[in-house]
Amino acid sequence: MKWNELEEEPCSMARTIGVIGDRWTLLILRECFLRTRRFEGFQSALGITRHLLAERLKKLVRQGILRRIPYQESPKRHEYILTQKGLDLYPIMMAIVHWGDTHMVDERGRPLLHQHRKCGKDFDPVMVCSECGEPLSAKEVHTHPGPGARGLPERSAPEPRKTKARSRAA
Amino acid sequence: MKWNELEEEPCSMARTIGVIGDRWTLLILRECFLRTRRFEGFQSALGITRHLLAERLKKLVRQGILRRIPYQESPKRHEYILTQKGLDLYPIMMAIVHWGDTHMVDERGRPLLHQHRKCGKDFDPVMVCSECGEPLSAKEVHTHPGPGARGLPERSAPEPRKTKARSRAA
DNA sequence: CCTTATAGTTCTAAAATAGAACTGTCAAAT
DNA sequence: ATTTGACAGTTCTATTTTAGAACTATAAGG
Repeated sequence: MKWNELEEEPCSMARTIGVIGDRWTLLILRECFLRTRRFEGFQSALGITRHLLAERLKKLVRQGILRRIPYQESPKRHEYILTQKGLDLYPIMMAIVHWGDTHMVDERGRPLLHQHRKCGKDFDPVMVCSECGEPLSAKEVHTHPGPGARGLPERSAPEPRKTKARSRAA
Repeated sequence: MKWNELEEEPCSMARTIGVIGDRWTLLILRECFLRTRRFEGFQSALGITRHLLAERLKKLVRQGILRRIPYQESPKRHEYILTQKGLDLYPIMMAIVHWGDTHMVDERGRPLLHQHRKCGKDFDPVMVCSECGEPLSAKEVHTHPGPGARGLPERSAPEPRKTKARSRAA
């Protein structure tokens, strides 16, 4: 598969993965949310090769996730800052961090804590239903085709295990 | 960088990215949440090469995200199903889908809708603070080192722009 | 015996990445 | 006036990953 085809698939997840779904891009975005703005800043924080960094930044700008803004003339210099589209990636970042905090920490505990300015407390992110406010889990959600579904197979139901009655009782 | 080093970095996001942060793995996990369980199912749904699929599945099993369970003897056959650790990835998946629904759909609209069984309505996922229940946005969150931070630079504050008073007024 | 279904493994060519060096512009220091 | 250093890239080759296709193995069914 050519990865740029992903962006045209009739699946919001595939499209999103086509844009931000590789290791370096995700790490670059982490840096953005930690307030890194400049080429050298990204490079030294991540150890990414300069070549790839330049390419990834270009792509993120093309996608409207970062904006390239001049911060000085003479040697023209720019910094990369998140657009609203980019800021909207925050729930993805938080979800990733939270899963890591839950399943990937060593004995020492979490490397980073998050404090909510509004209420002043260290918090965990919780994903809830926009309609009823209840926390969400995979099993309580049923997916069905929307207006943009073209030829998407109805896959919501757990395909009743078509083992063709073959073995099963072997 | 060797990508398996990622899993040891003192950053929950880097560790998580080391496990699930590549295109194929994310797409495989999408399939898992859509109830795909078998090798051929993944392969035909995704068009991934059999070689890579075998490798990624092995890695996901090693990481405890999928469990490999026999569903018939004789020709031994297994299916891959999400563990609790895997199910816990749901908020990440939903956050990715939701961003795509918001920023990557064409005129036709969303390919897939999500219905919350509890309340019966089609919903969007919303990320809220576990402490006060308010929706979260990047700007309202302050990060600070936790117990597992080793040598992590304090990076919460937006480094006051050390342009060394150089040009600025050029 | 031949075909099909399933779940892989193996092979080579093509693409992506790593790692290091190089370019160009300007500011500040010598 | 020349050198040094910061910044933001670009270019190059060697290595690693991935794609694409073919091959293996087991057993069921006709």
